[in-house]
Amino acid sequence: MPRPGSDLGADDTGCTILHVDMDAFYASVELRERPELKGTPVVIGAPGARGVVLSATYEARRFGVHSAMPMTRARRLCPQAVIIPPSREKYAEVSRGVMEIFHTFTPEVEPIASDEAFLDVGGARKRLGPPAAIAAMIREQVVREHGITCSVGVANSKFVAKLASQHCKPDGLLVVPADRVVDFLHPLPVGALWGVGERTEQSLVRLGIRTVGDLAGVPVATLQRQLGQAAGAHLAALAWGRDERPVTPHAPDKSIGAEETFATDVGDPVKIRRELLRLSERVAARLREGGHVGRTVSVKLRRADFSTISRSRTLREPTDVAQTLYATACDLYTAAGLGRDRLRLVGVRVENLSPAGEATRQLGLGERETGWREAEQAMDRAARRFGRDVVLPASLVRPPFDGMAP
DNA sequence: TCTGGGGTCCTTCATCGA
DNA sequence: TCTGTCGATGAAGGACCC
Repeated sequence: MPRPGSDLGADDTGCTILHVDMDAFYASVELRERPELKGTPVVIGAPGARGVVLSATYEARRFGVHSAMPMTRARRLCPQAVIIPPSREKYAEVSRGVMEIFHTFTPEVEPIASDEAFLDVGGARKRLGPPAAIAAMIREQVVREHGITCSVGVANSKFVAKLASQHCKPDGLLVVPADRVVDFLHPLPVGALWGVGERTEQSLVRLGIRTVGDLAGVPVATLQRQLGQAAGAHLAALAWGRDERPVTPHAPDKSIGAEETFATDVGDPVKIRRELLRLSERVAARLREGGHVGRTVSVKLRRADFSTISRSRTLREPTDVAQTLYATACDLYTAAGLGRDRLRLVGVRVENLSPAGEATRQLGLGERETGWREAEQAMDRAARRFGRDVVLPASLVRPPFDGMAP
């Protein structure tokens, strides 16, 4: 098997899919500004009580710290780590720059997160050379222009390219030749497969399936019985390296939502409704910004014990109006019958999206336009000009001092 | 130990109309 | 007219990803 960093000579015939993944992305961006922290454990995450780790340097990972871990635990595992609160705007800016680099190599770029993307470089061969050479150029350009490293997997399918980039991290490049895919896959633990999380891995291990090779030897019907029709068939195909999914540059949004965890659990329905309003405003603004309207409104309510319920309703007309989202979200919250149950998180999401331009607004007989959309569009304009939160619903305005009604 | 926020996709169950 | 079936759709929940 080719070794990371030493495989430029490997046979990349037919391997037109690249998976590019930034190494410890948020942490690397922060370290550009604080080079004195290079080589030390650094953790990116909200320092408050209820945060999780968003990114950690490889030095911090050596202590067992990893992303999505509660910050309290990360601090216990690595008390000497420097904690840096996240600056999402900064990361988004670097992400845009990196994606622009990808687009100079091929238009076939499918971003899957702010720090990773699939590229199909099949059409760039004549102009730029073989895929492995293109991967090397991308890595070099990202370091030169942004001062951060990335790892690239090169293969004949998306999921093998992704596994390859994980395999050669950090700062590596790995080509998996088409005729070596099975050799590469079968020794890997089954949890390495995309789509096998903690739960699925547990149920596979109960069946004695520990590696991808074990998985490949199990009849599809058995996997489908255990994991469901779709997941069973999908994993059986992946175990033999079969993955026909193309790189799709312009996948339309399917839903837009916002959620918030309270600093401390909240049981007061008035406060919960106020949060639903804030979230509805945020979601509606994003719908309008993206030119979407949506028909299905759902709320997510997580109790103090972490049990989560969701309720949804499909409207007669799609909307991008916060007041409509808010009214629906409140109805759903009330209908859930939680009374004064303490909640740690509430969320509002809109699904069934369609382009705003295609939506037809049908007024019922005798119904009059409420004018909320126009009011909210005016709020959008004010926000663009003077900043967010310059215009707010009265109930979201903080009182000037304690005890004063808003 | 104590679990963010933004998403996608899948499964199961209920309902409704043909 | 009644009953059973089937597909579409909606709702709820769960697993997973970064």
